Amino acid sequence: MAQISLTLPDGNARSYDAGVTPAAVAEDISKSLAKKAISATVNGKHWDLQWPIDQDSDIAIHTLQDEEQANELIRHDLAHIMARAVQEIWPDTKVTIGPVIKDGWYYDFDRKEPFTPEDLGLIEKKMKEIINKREPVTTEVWERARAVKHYEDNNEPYKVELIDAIPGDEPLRMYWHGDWQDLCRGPHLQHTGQVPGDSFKLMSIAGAYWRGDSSRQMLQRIYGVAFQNKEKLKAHLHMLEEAAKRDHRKLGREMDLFHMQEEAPGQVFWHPNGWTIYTQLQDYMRRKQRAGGYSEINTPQVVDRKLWEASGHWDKYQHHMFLVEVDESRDGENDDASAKNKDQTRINALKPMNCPCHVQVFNQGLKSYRDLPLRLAEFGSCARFEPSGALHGIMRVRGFTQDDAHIFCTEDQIQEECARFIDFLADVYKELGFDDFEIRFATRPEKRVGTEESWDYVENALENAIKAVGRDYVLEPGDGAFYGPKLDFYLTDAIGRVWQCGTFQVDPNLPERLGASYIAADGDKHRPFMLHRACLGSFERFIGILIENHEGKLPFWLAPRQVVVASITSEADDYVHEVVAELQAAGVRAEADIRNEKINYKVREHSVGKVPVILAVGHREVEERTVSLRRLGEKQTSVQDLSAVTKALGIEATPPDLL
RNA sequence: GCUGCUGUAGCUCAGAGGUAGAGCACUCCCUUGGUAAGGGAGAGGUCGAGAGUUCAAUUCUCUCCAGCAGCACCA
Repeated sequence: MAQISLTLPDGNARSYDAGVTPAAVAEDISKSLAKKAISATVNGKHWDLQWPIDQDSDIAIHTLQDEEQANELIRHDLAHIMARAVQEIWPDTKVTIGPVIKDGWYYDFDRKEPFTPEDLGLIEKKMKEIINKREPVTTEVWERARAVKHYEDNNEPYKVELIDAIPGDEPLRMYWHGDWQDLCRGPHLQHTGQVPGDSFKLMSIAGAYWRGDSSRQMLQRIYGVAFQNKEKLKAHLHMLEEAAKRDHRKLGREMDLFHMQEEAPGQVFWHPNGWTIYTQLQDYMRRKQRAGGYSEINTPQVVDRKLWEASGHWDKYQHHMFLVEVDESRDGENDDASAKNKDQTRINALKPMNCPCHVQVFNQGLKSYRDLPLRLAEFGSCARFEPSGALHGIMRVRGFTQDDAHIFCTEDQIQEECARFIDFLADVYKELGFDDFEIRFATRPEKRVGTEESWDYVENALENAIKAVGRDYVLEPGDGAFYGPKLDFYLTDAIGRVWQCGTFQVDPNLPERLGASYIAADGDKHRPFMLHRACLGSFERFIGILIENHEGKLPFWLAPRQVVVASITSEADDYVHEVVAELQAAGVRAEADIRNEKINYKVREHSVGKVPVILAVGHREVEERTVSLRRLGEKQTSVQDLSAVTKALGIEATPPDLL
């Protein structure tokens, strides 16, 4: 038999018969390793201990200590174990797929009866029994026809469909632990007992479409999380609790920022506190955009369908638009809505986006090449009839305002405008507390309009722009819009979640459809390009992100109530008002709290309310004209002169662009 | 939109076929207290909406609305 040489991570090579398995190699190294081993990496590929090796290779044997491999195998085998547990408890359940995902796995089942939260406990218990049986995992490669027949005989139609979808030349690997069988490419643990039985948890039940297709069967999905050990599971569950504390819906209520109610689903009722954040942010963006060479405009909300038909949105997005039927015969005088005259009814749509209106502004009057690039910005209030299931607090809403702008320019201005925008956006993100962001560059999709030359040119322009400002990007081939490539900008929040906020899209299509043109230097009419761009996306969503990122403890300049001045004794009330007045004169949003409560009570309440600074004043402060300053999240206080504090807080309250 | 769950006081939640309860918040009184809840009293609810079953429905059934989780969607 031919010999092969296997090189271990320490550089030592050993010689084996071809076809040796990692299990045998581990056994050869040491008995204890053989017992602890869970899998191997062979020439960079994750390898089952039972799979033969035919050629000279680098090999590393893994144990539960190797986090990446351990997590994958534990989660993977738990998916199978859970599927078996479910089928043992409810034998009529059909199995489908169960992949490993971040932090755990899921498995989709087809069963008539819905799973209940109590069922999760039952399943978990059964899973632990299976783990304790320590049954060996075995796999075999089967012929396709045999596997299909097997699943047909066992009434598992989803598996048959899966096999049909696997390319013909790939071997089908069958998996067993005990008598229970599944289709799976592996690799796997040696036996079920290698799964740490105390470091997984079933989390939730949810619906999911078969193969992700909303026209197909709805299955029941069970999610689980699993880790190498109990401590890591605990840490994960703790992290989930921490994330829940940041929920903007909860903080929005606690901080009295906004509310929503069923008469206006997906739309925000902003309260004074929340609207303060909103207007601060909007004022900030307005100043930045003005400085950045944009002209601010404002366009109508209710626009005749003709414009949407012309722009192409009617065809594609009609069902996602709020429509308004207007009976022109009423002419504002006839209050009887039932008297609607069909012939004179016009259909309007609430604008779901601003771009067609911006082209209308561009189209007024003749434009010269000297007017370009023309940067039109609007805090555009849009309405989209989002599917009910998509709504989520103020993050995904039906009524929102974008920090939108469209740049009309010539082809050879695209690169410059793109570079300019990236710098602009980087500056804004930095000032808003997000030092870093990722650029994803989406290029031409399969279905597209325009010539190859023009795609080449525009894609190059974007790529050169990114390079010109010295940034990296992630390429997303084929993800561009049908009319042009785009850049999306992602920022990472304090707990590692990634949010797409900014965007930059090149669009030669809409100017064409809506007949935009300018007179070029040659005296002829030309089509401008249109660049769609936004930094924050929508104010609603971005404020949601800010709230969650800061856990409600917003930067001072954005905090709705920046300072509360609290009296310790009612004899200090007059002084409290004096302090508040001075702070307000210095541009600080300050409030008085002279309620008949102890200072402990006031401190607690305003801490819970995320007020960044509490100034407490009692007899001493009144006499010395000082304040006792306490910052949110800190325990210690410091007594300082009123004038010094007023000055310092006045500076702190200044938006970053005005410092 | 789909699957499942939920909807009771401002908030968080308990409850039961015979028209409701707690804690916090709120109002008033006592207390003037030095940095995360001082004490007492009071007020507050067509139990998401509509229909059905029943002598009787907030409780059971159905429909609708909204919310939550996930899926699908996200110009």
